[in-house]
Amino acid sequence: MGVTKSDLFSKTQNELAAIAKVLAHPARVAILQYLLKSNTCINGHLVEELGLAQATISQHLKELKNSGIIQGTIEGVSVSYCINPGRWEEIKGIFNTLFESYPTPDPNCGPNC
Amino acid sequence: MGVTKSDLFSKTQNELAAIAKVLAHPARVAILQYLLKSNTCINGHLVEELGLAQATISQHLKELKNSGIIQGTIEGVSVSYCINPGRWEEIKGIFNTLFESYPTPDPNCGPNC
DNA sequence: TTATTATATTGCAATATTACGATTAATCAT
DNA sequence: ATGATTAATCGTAATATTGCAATATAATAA
Repeated sequence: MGVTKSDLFSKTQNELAAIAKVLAHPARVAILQYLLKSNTCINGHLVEELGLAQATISQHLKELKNSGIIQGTIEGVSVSYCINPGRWEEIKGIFNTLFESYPTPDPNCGPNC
Repeated sequence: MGVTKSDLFSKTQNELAAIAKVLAHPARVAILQYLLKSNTCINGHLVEELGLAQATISQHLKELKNSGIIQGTIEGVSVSYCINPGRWEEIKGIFNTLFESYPTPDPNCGPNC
């Protein structure tokens, strides 16, 4: 079918999957990494930087914005995007919760550990 | 088009996006959470637990296995799946690297911080 | 061997995603 | 107002994903 049966899953599971989906495209990862380095960016810079069409970048920015990871403010004729610190921490926490719920293997531990 | 231009992006970016894509479905998140709780599971249990068809669960397990996050061993007539500890740490590290590269806001800091 | 049980694979329909050209909207400079 | 610049939206084509019934495969039991 191509439609996810989200009613079968918990809110947390759907939320985590939704955030992961936003990160599930290299262009959006690239945009975030660019933002992490440069603090801000505008659509036009990303078009040059990434080599995708203007409309495509705009679409990816929209998805990042919808998820709350980034925010944009009108800066004259262009729009300046930056990371949303609060949401960033939130998402970091969501992933941490998942990854921390599995015990890190202790290399000093014997076979009975 | 519907095809991702992966040649435009770095190996790291494509890798992170690929892992995120595996986590980008609530059924796969649910399977991982089930494994985190129970240590092992078999297809049949998940079919009951999640309410998806056997073929569908099998497909999700295949994707998780392909990404290396889980591994399956034949246990008589069924297959016992568990988390791959090494790969888990690896993936945890990849996400941590991303999330740690943005400074956590310090609440003790004034407006000029 | 023949059932039985459990999982994987195949084939297909429905839906989602990706990418981009064309158009629209909004701001600024003249 | 007019033109230039930038970004968002629309429409569309190509491809990917999701879900399941049906079938195939593999291991064990009788």
